[in-house]
Amino acid sequence: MSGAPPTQTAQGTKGPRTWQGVRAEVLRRIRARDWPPGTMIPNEADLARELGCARATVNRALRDLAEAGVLDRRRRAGTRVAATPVRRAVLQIPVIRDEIAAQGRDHGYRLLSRALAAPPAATAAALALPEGAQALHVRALHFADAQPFVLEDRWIAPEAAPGVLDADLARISANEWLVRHAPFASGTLSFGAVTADAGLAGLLDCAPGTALLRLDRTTSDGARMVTAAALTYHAGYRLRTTI
Amino acid sequence: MSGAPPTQTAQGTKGPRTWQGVRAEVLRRIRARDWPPGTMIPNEADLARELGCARATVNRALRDLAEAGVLDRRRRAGTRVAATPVRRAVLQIPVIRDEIAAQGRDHGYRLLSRALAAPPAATAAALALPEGAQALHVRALHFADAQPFVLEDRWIAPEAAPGVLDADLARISANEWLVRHAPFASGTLSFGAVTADAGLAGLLDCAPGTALLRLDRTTSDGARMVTAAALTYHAGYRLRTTI
DNA sequence: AATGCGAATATGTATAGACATAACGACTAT
DNA sequence: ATAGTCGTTATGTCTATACATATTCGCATT
Repeated sequence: MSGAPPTQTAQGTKGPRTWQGVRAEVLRRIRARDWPPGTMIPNEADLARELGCARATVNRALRDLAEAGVLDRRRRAGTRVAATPVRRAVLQIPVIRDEIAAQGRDHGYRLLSRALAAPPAATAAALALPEGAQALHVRALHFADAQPFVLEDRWIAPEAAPGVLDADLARISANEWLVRHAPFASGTLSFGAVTADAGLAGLLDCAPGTALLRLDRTTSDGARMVTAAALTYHAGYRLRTTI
Repeated sequence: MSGAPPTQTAQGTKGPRTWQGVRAEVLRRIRARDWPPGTMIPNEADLARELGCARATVNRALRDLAEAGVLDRRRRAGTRVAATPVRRAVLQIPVIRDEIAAQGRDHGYRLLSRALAAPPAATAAALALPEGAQALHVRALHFADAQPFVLEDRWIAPEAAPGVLDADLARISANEWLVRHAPFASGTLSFGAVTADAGLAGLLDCAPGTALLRLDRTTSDGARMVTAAALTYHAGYRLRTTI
């Protein structure tokens, strides 16, 4: 339910004086419609008194539920059950090699092309590059047990990733190099579907016209844009998560 | 950076004695490669002493970074910078009506079919229905400003959603009815791409063969499976998030 | 060497108390 | 009426302290 699976335990297994217990009790009341959507719930101090625990414990529980989108909290205004429950699902975005290894399959990798070039306008804008500036363009294919898994098409701003021009991207994927050398960047992510043209179909070993999942990602190190990548997955690939 | 946008503030704007300040400082050291991936970082007590704050404050900051996938924490073993950074992206899954309204467009809705029937084997399994049991099958189309937005194809287990058989699903979408009457359920979510066949193309107003994003969702109220839904979005739809 | 056990240790969590901060609402001055 | 002020209130956060719990490590025993 929360955005933090690591702290998640089976609901109700914890005593009521733990924050997980308080969370379970509040969630129970919401699901039992004691507190229907839109309702104001008692304030932290009252709940703490009622449940026989400290206010900080109630705060921890309610904060967790608010992060999950179950509650709306505002200072002074109090806490209410979300009327329009925008649920939050946490996607795990692993390094491609790790994702494949986690399935118990062998990761293979082939660099298709590597060149300095002026990116298309949309990419240049995404990387905040000046007019006519060049960037490193890398195309590579990742394999799982010799089957094509995902096509990586990436532009990298060289000044924002010092050393990348000297990296041996035939041996280590740009995905992995960046993770090691510019870790923990922030950015945007978007999903869509694309139709395989002849080129894509050949690379990903599917029929032309097949629908493929595509993930576009931009990455910034907090100050500068580092890279913009398009990942096109093999036919049938599904991205899974729990809510 | 973290999985909890609500608690997010501009990094570095908070003083160093707040948990956000501690988080910013730790993140700075990681990005500056003072603490490269895999490194053990000082324990909470030492960090608290160094930064001049209480251990609880450091704990709050490090817990947040662990939830974001930046740190790995284990009791007794200590805290280390994640070697293989599995980043967590938070997807916001709004009610369809709200998603369209948030774009400033008008939400339209048309019920295509509604019938009690025995679901296909895969769906029956997903809903944990006994052999041959019937479920409510609803197909409906959502519009944004009269343009087809998403096709909702849903099976609902009637015993798990009391009252649904009497609901006027021509007026209120099953999506919304469920949100109101069985709120805050948990479940699974998966994304994929599908090719528009003639039927889909007609409904979603695109050419046959177009690649479409599809979201499959199962929902449980904690005890029983309530519904399994497939949402097929219009051509060009993109699901966006930040990381 | 392998095994089992207990001590040490880092994180996880609960608590009481305090102050910070945002925002609602009433009251006041224009 | 309207705008500004200020007290009240609920959440947000920090602190110090204590105890819980999971692991790891070293030591002793087999």
